[in-house]
Amino acid sequence: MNRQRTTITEIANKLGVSPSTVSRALHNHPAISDATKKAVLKLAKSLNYQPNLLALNLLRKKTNTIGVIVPEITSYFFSSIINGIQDFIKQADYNMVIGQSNESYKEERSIVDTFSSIQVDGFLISPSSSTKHFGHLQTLKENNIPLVIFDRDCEGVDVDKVFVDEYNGALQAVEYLINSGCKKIAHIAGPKILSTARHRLEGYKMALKMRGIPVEDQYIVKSNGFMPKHGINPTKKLLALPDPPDAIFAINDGVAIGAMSVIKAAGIKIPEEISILGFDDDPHSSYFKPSLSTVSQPTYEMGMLSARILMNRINSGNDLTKIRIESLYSELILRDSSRK
Amino acid sequence: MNRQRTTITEIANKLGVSPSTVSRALHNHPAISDATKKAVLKLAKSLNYQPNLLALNLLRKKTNTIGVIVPEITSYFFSSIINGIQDFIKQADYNMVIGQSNESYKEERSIVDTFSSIQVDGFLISPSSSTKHFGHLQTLKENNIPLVIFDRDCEGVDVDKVFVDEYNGALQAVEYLINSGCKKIAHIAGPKILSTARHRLEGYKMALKMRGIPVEDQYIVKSNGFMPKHGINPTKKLLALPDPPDAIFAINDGVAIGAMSVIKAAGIKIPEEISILGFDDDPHSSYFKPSLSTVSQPTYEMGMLSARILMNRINSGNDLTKIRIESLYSELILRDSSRK
DNA sequence: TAATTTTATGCAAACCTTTGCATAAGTTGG
DNA sequence: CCAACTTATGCAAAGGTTTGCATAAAATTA
Repeated sequence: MNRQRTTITEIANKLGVSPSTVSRALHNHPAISDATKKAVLKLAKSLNYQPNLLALNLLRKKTNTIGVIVPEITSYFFSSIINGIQDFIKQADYNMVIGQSNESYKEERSIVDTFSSIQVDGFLISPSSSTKHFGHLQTLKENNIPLVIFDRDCEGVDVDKVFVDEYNGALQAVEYLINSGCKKIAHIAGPKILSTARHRLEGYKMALKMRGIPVEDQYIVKSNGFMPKHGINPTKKLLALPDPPDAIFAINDGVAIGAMSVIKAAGIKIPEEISILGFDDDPHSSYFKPSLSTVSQPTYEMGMLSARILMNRINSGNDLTKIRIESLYSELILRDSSRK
Repeated sequence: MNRQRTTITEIANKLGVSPSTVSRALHNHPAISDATKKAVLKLAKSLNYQPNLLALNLLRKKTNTIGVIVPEITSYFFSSIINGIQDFIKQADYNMVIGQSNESYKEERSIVDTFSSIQVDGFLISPSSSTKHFGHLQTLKENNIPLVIFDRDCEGVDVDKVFVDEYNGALQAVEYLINSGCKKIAHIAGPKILSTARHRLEGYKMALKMRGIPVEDQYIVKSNGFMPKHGINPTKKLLALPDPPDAIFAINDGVAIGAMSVIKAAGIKIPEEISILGFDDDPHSSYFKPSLSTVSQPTYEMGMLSARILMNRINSGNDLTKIRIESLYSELILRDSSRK
């Protein structure tokens, strides 16, 4: 019952020719007679022949497949990066396999191993927030398997990297808050282990310093994630301060939305009493009431650029003396959750 | 410079044994002496040997990989289905490749071809909204490649299918609106070609009929997509009616959110003057003001179940006389956008 | 017509791994 | 000490495809 996939040998046997002839006919080799070519193409079509890439890839030692590893796939942030990657590699006839580390170092390691086994031609990795050791990435480098790290940095791993300049994004955002008259600006920070969270925090601090505003520990609280629910407790903590802030710069839009819900529930007016600023420009953010001011990151472009750099590596000698570190610009998007 | 991946033959040569011995040593075959086994394992580890699955898969005619095709990946709806799939197949040591059709029939076809070529063991497909011909799916069936269709139906393709009972979900939702006192209930419908949109529309109509409320064409308007922006125009159309509705049942949460923004901008009170009900229970929905009432779909479970059924097919004879059609329950989630 | 060139096809190796069968060496029992 | 058995290893085929080289047949030239 189990009908096998049609193979070249099968076509060859049915036509009484050799597999080589069939292969050449299918690839328009000049040394094949028109009659044979025609017969082969016809039979191939009627049997719905599809080349077995497993065999070809084994022969070529190349799979035209890249491995993409992200912390999670359900956020718009990462899924739109993936869109950028896909649109770039599609035109080069590449495929990708996607792995989710779920912010777990162990899973990340295991996905790297799996993808290595299926012989991907290269990796595009945004490391998990619990990844502190980079042995698995170093191994890729040692084995000369192209790797591009994006969005989140791994210091000490010398490979191509693509980031967004989040430091300046945060700096400009907080500067804007200061210019609009806010004096007590709080920050809901992300996990310190993430370079992105650190850079946003640094940008926040620098903006304050530049204006001579003291950086106060009470105004820096930590969130344990990036969803609205993770913004709840940090915000409650801020509101409970003897001198609560008049602006909150949140690590991302999800957390900002959680913050807004707490603030509105407390009967505090946004932005009159407290300005809110997010990060990432989630597509939902403009539909909240008030609509959320935020810093937009070029996610799609980051995916495109990372893929482009990886493909370059794959198609060149992978000369690791020339490492590219790219930084993309973010953009401040002003809506109604921040004062003018 | 290009260091090759370590192979079994390489290890064999370095140790002066045959590849077979190395293979057996690595797999703990009983007929290998402890000394050899130890030496092989040690060298394999130090060379960071990773089996070449390409070769193995070619031999086994099995890749332990399934192909998943969804219309898009950026929505929470599909990405959480993918999560369910991944969590199920992970424990069976399977991988997946993900393709996005972007609601394009042509892309869908091409992804099916690509995935067939890389010899996936089975398919999990939620067809694009422009897929009217199912030849590519029939071909899979004819070639005896296991296929499970989920979320969106393809009538006439007799394979395993997993859906959510959206008809009853919609029915209950609209019944609730009626019970809460709404008399003029509108529906922002999705593209008719989608079984899911049709079923929701039918559920809406049936609920009205069951209560003797006439189904009026003016209250059924069409949206061109599932994002907030796609809810704008349909809602404006409804508000411009001589007798505007007192409730809107939207095809999904995205559209409902767009609807809410139009209604609030018009100074109309939700839910006092107009109740709003969505579909899908997007994680953002509870954070809107008012929080959005909606119908929750068990997306993660749908992914899990689809994967489970597919794996069963793959690991059994794929007896197509026993087709499974599964239907999962949705759940009405009441929040503040609908009257009590 | 014989020699040469052109045209069309086949053979076999390679890619890497697993596994049934064969075989060599070593061990046991009579 | 030889037969029978055990233990450890090797050989070769298989999986599907491509491609350099060889070769057979056909066409051209002298």
